[in-house]
Amino acid sequence: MLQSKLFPKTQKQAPRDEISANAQLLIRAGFIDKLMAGVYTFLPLGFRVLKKIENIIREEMVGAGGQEILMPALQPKENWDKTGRWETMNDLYRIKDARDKEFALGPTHEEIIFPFLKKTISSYKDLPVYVFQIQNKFRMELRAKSGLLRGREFLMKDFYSFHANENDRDRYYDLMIDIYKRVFARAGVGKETYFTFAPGGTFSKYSDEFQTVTEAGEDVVHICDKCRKAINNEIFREQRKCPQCGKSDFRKEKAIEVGNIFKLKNKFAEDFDLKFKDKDGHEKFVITACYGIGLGRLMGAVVEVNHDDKGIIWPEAVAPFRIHLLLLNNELRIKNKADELYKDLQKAKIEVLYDDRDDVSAGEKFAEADLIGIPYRVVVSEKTAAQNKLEIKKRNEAKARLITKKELLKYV
RNA sequence: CGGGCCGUAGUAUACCGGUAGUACGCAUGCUUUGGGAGCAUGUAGACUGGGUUCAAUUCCCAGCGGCCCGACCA
Repeated sequence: MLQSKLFPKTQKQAPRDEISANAQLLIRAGFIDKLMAGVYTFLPLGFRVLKKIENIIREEMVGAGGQEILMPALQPKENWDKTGRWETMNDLYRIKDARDKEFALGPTHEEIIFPFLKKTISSYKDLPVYVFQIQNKFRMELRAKSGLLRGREFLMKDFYSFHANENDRDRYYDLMIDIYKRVFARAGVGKETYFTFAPGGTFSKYSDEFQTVTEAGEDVVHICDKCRKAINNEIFREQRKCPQCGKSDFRKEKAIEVGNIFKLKNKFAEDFDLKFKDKDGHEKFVITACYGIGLGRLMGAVVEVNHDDKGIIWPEAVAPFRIHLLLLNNELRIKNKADELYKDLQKAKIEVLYDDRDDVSAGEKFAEADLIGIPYRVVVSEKTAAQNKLEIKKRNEAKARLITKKELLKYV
C-alpha cells in the first residue's frame, strides 16, 4: 500500500475529550472514526487490524470444530417474548417499523439459534453441534466509554455448542478454554490476559471470563500469579481462595473482559423446547454452552497494553502491515531503490506500507510511523543508499541497524 | 439512569455583553528533507431553541451532543 494513497491522514492532536489510550491513538492514527458514543467506523488501517483479529478467531473456532454461520441482527419480538428478555434485558434495542411491528436489534443470539436448532435436532445422533458467527451486536449502553472498550454497536464472535449430556459439554468447554487462551496469546495480549472465575447471569451461577489487565479496564480482578488464574471482584467475597491452588495470595488489578464463556442451564432449551431423543428412548433437553469474544474490544485492549508515548506498538499477528517502508529522499536514484524494495517485498508476500510521499519531512514520517505502530520500520535514504544497505528498526526496540536487502527479506 | 465537567474553523485552544484571535491543518508560491520544517499570501468558526438586553458567541433556562465518576452490563 502506498501511503500517498492511504486514507485518511493522521492527526497531531487527539480529540480533547477522549481520555483512553486506545481512543486517542486509534483516532489520531486514522484507524477509526467515532460516529457517536460507542459507535465507530473502521477505516482502512483499523479494518485491516480488525480482519487480522477476526481471522485468528475464525481459525481457532474452525479448529475447534465450529461451523460458521451468519444470523440476522433484525429479530422478531416474539422470540424475545419467549425468553422474557424483551422485558428484562435493559440494554436491548427495541425498534418499531412503520406498521408498528416491534423488533429487537440482536445483542446476542440465543433467541435465534435455539429455535433454529429446534427445527433440526431430534436425535442424539444429531449432536453435538458447534456453530459460531462473527457479527455486529447492538447493546443500548447507557454509558458507552473508553473508545472501543464499551460500544453500542460492535463486532462480536458468538459460539454456541449443543450436547447430548453434561459430560460431553464439560469436556468441550474445557477444550474451549485452551482455545481461548490461544486466541488471546496470538492477538498479543496473552501475557496480560487471565482466566477468571466470574459471576454468571440469569441463567447460570458462574461464568468464566478472560480478563486483560490494563488501567483502562472497568472490572477489578484478584490474580493468583502462581496459577495465572483470577477471580472477579464481584464474587471475591464468596471465593477468597484460588480455585486452582487453594491459596489466597492475590494481586488486585483493573482489567477489561475480552472474552466470556458460560455453561447454560436449561433456560433456553426449556423456553424453546429444544429436546432430543436419547439412546434410551427418552426425550431430554439439549445441554448447551456459549462462548463470546468482542473483536473491537479486543483490538482496544491490544492498544491499551501495547503502546508508548509516541504511539501504538502492534503485535505482529494483528498489525495492519508488517513493514513500514520510509523513503527519506526524493532524489530519483534513491527513490528507485525504495520503489524496487517495495516491489520485492510485495513479491515476497510481505505486507508493506510504503511512505512514498515527496512533500512530507523526514521528521514527520518518523513521527507518523511511531504513531501508526507497524512492527518493522525500514528506511531508505541517502545515508543507507551510500552503503547500499537498508536501515531496519523494530517498533518495540530503540536501536536501528543497517542490513542488506537479502538479509531483510530473510529476517522479516 | 444519578452526579460532575464541557460544547467557538477540519483539529486543539484564547478572549469578550458591542468588528471572534492564535497554532496546527488546508490552498498557492519559493525554500527545505534523519524526528511532526521555514517564509509569504490565502482559506475556514460560536450545537439547537427560548429568555434577559438597545445589543448575546458571551448571562439565564431547556433540549441535543461529548467525556469522566457511579449504577447497570448473558
